[in-house]
Amino acid sequence: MPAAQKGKDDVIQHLAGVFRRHGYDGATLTMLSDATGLVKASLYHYFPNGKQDMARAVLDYLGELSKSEVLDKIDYAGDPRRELNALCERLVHYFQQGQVSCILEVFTLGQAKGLFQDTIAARMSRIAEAYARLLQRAGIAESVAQQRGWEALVTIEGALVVTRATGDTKLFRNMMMALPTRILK
Amino acid sequence: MPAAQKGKDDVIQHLAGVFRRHGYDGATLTMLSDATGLVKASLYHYFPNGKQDMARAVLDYLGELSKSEVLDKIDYAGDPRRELNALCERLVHYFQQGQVSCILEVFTLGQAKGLFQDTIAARMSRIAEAYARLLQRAGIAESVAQQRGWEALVTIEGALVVTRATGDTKLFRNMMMALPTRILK
DNA sequence: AATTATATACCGAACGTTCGTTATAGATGT
DNA sequence: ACATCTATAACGAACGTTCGGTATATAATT
Repeated sequence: MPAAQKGKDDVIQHLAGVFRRHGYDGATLTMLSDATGLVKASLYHYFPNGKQDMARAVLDYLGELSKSEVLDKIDYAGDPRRELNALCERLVHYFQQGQVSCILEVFTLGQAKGLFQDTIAARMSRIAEAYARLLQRAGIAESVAQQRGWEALVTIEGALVVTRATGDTKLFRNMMMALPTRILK
Repeated sequence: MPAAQKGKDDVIQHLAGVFRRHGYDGATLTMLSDATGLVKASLYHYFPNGKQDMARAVLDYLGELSKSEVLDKIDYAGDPRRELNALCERLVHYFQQGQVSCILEVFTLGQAKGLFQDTIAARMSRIAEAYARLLQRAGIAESVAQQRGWEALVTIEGALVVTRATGDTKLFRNMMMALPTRILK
């Protein structure tokens, strides 16, 4: 075995911070190097295809994280209204009151769009479906539930954008807390 | 007089297209040159401070355009419900069914955030206020109307993000058409 | 148990390219 | 003549990337 590794997840977390604030094109190797404490050459040891690999790793990592921290915690057998509230509360925590951006949004600009658009569209569908499934369990018709699922996603993404623009984390909290009642009726 | 100017608004429109698709950091002088048909030296004739000036011009231009095409067309003396519908229809047209991004969103990432955040926050407030004013005229209490104004903005920005990610322009249309009834009750 | 080989972790220095920017000279129209 | 605009070419800096190398720790061989 080699010298103890720095922990790839640690590295990826720091990469994620840079990509989320600056986007794909705006994130430079120098920033990524500074954020991780690894010189550029070392980054290429972890990510042989460079910046593209790092972005992919961040996308996958945050996909897994949001899955385990948010989506997979949904109990579809439980009370739908309670689950919906819990889901939104977890989102507030996951997005740190709206202080961090959604990588799916950020990676739909510039070069990243061409690289990741399939992954991003698929992940968004999955989120909308999770909400829709919960709404159906609450007695809402399938077609309506599906539309409301997308509405929920729209609200999340929009709240993140507006919060990033204004710095008002209370807005994000309020918007997330109000989301369940809004899409339920 | 010199060779007839290309029409600065024409130039700015093409610049806007690049910035909206690639963001500030992702937009390169080469792209901006190709899009406008002006060589770099000519761009620096129109915009002495370079990229930053171009972005500022785009921000101002789209600010004026959205004002004249959307916000200033609101008739606060007319029927609030009708005005709300008309407002949302104009948004669908202004954003070309969601096929173009909101510059306010795009310029909150990377270098642009530091450059334009005050302008952006102020403009977002103005949009939220326009909705709030209309809702008050429809008989909704001020504090509720203000919150719903922000909710409208959140929906617009979110719908633009999700549409950009999925390519589904129908989603943007539907979301905008449903917006008035949603914030009215 | 000591030696050799191998694989991983990491880095310094440089690569060629493109970035945003600028200087200079030449068109072009009044 | 003059102001306006464009063409060419180059600038230093920063870009993403690559190469050659060291250090360390296990695995294999003796």
